[in-house]
Amino acid sequence: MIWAPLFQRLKTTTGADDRDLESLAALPFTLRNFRENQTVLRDGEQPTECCLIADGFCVRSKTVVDGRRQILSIHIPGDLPNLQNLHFPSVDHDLIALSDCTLAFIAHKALNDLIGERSGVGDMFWRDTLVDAAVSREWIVNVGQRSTYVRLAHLIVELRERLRLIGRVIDNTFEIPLTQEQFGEAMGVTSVHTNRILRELRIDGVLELQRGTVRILNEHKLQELAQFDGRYLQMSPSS
Amino acid sequence: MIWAPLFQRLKTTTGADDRDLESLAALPFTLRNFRENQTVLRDGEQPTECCLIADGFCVRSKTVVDGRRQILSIHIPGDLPNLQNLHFPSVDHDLIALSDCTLAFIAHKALNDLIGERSGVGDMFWRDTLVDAAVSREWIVNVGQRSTYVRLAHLIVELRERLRLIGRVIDNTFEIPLTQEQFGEAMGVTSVHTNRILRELRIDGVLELQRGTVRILNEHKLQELAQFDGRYLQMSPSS
DNA sequence: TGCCCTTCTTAACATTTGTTGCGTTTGCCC
DNA sequence: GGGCAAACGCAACAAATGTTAAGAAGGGCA
Repeated sequence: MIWAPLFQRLKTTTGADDRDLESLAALPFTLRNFRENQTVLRDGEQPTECCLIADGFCVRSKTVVDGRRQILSIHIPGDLPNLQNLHFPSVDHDLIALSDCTLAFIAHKALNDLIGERSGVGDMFWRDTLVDAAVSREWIVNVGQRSTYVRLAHLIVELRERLRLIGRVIDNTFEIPLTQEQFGEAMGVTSVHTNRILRELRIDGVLELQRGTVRILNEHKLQELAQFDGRYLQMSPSS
Repeated sequence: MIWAPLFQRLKTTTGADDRDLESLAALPFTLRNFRENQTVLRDGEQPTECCLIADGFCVRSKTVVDGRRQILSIHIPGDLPNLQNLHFPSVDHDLIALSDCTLAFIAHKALNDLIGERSGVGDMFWRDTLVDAAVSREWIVNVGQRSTYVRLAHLIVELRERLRLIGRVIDNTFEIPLTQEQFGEAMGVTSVHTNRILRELRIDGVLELQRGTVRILNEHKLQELAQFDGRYLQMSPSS
């Protein structure tokens, strides 16, 4: 059931109406598989569908002139990484599959028709893009102000909270299938430096990363380090 | 007429419907003045109104535990910096007046009622928050991947394009009333380093910054440096 | 005018991060 | 099982950026 992670998230962040969700689930979609490193959407493209990540991980990224690449966001099952194309024809970044992925494509027309009928669906989607924006703002803080050591801890806690919501965290262990180079691209540092910082985190007994599997070694130390304030994820309906 | 810059922007980015704009202009609002450095919204607050910047500059910012501050976005007349509170009760950052400011506050209720009546207004606002999100993503790239020298050039070109749209650029000169420390906070570097980079830009004959007034010395050099691709601002309706 | 505060400016030095290079490990495919 | 490519690990050195400190310049106000 491809809708489960999205519905889980929408219910948590917005207390979604069940009939709105049912109407969403009734929409036609096309499943497409992507392989690791395959480009889903290219900068400048004008998609006519929105995609829902049914399985796997994707990232948004931008490449600057000298070839350096910045990862803008990490997307997990249940995410709708190009909802903005309901309003703007072109994507202004790349969307790339990090792992083998299954994506459900839903036509803009079908979505727009549904939004026209049920304004609650439009509100849910608007909220979803607002959370996406809040995550981007937190990333600006992460890259701009936190030391690489803390930055990596914060990034990993953010991902853990989002993965926990869709049931992907077991025994303090979870998958974030990025290479060290890709973690570096998310943090604005090189792979060499990412390696240095990971070593420190391992030696300090905070956490361990092995080929995309994160294991928390000391929850208390991690919390103290990351100083994670998850309000921006809007995971508790009261916020 | 407080609506002019907003309408100018909405027309350019979305080809707004005139009747939607008229209905907006008919909404009741309260004008409030803020002084330089005064906090408009504090992290955690639950505003019941959205604000429109009628005059002056504001910034969103977040402060991390060790006291360092990151500026998340710079807002100019015509911006609606807390539109997201139509959907989420709390702000997750501070909103601070950089200069003496005049803000128009519009009640959420009035806005929501209007959106209920005229879905085009809701669409415009949704689009506006999407552009805001696109700007945040570009800032992640700026802070993460560009050298401080290029980063400052890029930031200034972005602001120039946005200011130009509302008629605030004259003869390659315009106001961005940030101190060097605040420019640093927007770029994730210290004021000392900002000063170093500004000196280089001045010596290289690219641009000059004096107490918040920017003067472009060599447009060609600036363009070549910043490699500014303004598509993310959605200023041409065709994008 | 003179005082005071903020901002700007610069230098010397410390720390972080990037660059280059190379050896090791891992996973995949024949 | 052997070979290959990608990812990991690490060290030496270079470059960018932070820290600290101090003086200069500017603006507001008595």
